[in-house]
Amino acid sequence: MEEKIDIYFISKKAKVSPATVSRVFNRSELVSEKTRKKIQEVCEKYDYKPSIVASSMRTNKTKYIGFVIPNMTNPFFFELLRGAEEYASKKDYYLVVFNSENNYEKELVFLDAIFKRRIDGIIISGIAGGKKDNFFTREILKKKLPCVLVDRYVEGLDIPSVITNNVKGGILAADYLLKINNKRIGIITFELKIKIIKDRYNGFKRILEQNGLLENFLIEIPVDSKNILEELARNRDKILKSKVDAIFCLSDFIAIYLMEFLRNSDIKIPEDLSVIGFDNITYSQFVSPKLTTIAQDIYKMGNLSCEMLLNNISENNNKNIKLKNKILEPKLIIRESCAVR
Amino acid sequence: MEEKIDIYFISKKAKVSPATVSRVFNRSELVSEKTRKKIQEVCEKYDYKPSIVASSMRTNKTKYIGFVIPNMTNPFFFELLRGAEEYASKKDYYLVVFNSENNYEKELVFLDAIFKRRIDGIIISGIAGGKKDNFFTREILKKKLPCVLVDRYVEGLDIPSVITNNVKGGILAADYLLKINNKRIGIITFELKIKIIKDRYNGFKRILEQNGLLENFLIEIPVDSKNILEELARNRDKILKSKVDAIFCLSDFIAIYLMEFLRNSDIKIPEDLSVIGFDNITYSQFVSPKLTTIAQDIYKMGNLSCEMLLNNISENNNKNIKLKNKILEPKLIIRESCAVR
DNA sequence: CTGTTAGCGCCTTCAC
DNA sequence: GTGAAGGCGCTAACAG
Repeated sequence: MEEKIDIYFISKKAKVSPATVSRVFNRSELVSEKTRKKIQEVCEKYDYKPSIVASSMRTNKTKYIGFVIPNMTNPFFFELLRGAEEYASKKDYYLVVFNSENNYEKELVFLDAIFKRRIDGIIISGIAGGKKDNFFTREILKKKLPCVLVDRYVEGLDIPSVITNNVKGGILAADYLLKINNKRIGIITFELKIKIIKDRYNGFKRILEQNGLLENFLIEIPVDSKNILEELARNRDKILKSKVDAIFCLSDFIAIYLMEFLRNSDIKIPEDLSVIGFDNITYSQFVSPKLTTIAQDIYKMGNLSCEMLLNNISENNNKNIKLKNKILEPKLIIRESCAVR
Repeated sequence: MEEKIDIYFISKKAKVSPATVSRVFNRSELVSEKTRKKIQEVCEKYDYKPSIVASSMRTNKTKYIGFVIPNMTNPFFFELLRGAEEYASKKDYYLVVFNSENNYEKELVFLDAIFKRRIDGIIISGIAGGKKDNFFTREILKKKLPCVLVDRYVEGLDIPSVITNNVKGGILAADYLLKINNKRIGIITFELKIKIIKDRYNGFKRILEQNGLLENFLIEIPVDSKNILEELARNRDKILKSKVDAIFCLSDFIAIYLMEFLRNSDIKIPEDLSVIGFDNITYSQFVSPKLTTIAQDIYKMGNLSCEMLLNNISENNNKNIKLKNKILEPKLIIRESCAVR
């Protein structure tokens, strides 16, 4: 029978108490250099790795952060995840992935898994929410699980979030289109119940309004992110007959599908029709024509969300500092998909 | 002082023993329906969620799987992750993300984190490996941590893997180019030390050889996945002067950068130059011209890798069935980036 | 600076 | 079908 290598084993070999061994890993400043070195040598020799599982029992900290994704098909979320992971792993926290694919049932399962696992906090980059509005976030709040929203926010709920100024993003898009004299406007929308999406829409529309061009707002096509191409095809006539100059897409993901659709329909971008997107995902620069878009700093949003969450987790102990939201600035990226008229 | 809600609390309220409560969650077939219902009601009432952390201590199972990614910039890995997550979460396992960005130091840190966290197994979609070749995998083997490689394999080591037949993929690419009479050939390579990449290369080259066209293998440009565009630019003259008909890229990720580079250099695809890729990532269909490529079923690879890992984890107990590798078939996807000459 | 001790919340025997 | 009890590996509190 092999002897198990735990903290007692190490403490015996090093001729110290288990508490001292523990201190070496947690509060090593309390241990004299001499004994610390000795203990480290013994640990090395037996390849001892203290169990975080066991320490979680005592400390009530698992060093895990949940990362909830609504749709792993959109690389936008991968970039968000990348930003968060990079910050977390630096601090010895690691991310657990929960991909709901916008499925409410799955979210309920995740909620259960998250609580059972005693995860220290979660970052939410999108939830379906289901019939009961915001059930997910309400549960999180009820249980006082530290939480940060990225690229999402919920009004009236006390959950910090990291977002881009989406209203301003919409404004930038509209301003630009008008400036280059694209005045017959269409828009492809999706999930307008999501506030950040609605904000883009509102910002955009506001500019048309201010310029008395609301009657030039000719088509508005809602799309479901699962069957974008089909829904565009269903609206083919509407799009072709509208004779719009430009179409604003509420995300690059959708813009790229729209470009594909237009190409298949022999409509030339930007000669026949300008397209402008939102997000600036990596691939927007690779489609052709290169997509003009409103950029968010996606990586930074992910990174910041994790930073905020970890700050909250540690501040929870001396509940003093109030969480703040972070709002990043959007930026117009002019590439090739919009024409001056 | 709030009473803590643990298994004892529930057992008292339900007037049963803690053992019975535990059984309801784990081996509920051993509990009579009547007591089970009663216990469930009490759990519901107090919103009790048994701690997986505590159960991990007893069972030595954390229900976590590590997912090691070499590069979160390539959406290929997101698709792999998606496939694995989907399988895992169905079985109440969850994935912990370790993104090394091909950094050997980070991998060492991860190795430590993985062992300390007593994660049940890991899926590796790529590692740097560092100076000591395969240090990472050797450590994993030494500690007998269940492990599966996806889109990677290591010869001579007893680690199961899920891959596509990459040699065959290379063959398909070469066959196709020759068939459409593209006979002056170039290739953009990267990380040839990775076996699956080298296999693609070898399969491709073998066909040229068999057709006595090896002297038509005109340029071979190695590229570092971090600065693809710059490295292509550095080789601009070489590419332009070679007058090749077609370039084979060992991944779509690279092919897309190459297309971008060629576009910037006013070389028309496919009229002046055919491009063929490998992987069939989502965006290959959105670039224009649409990329002709050798497809791997990425999602399925991720899914399968997780299935294999979980099978191994449970079979470990009654160490009987030997792990097998899975080799999926590649498929030529003809789109628009290769011209008949 | 170091040691002793008592749990953290659960599950697995082993009884009954 | 159910209960009693010990222990998984660690750390916090207290004592020295």
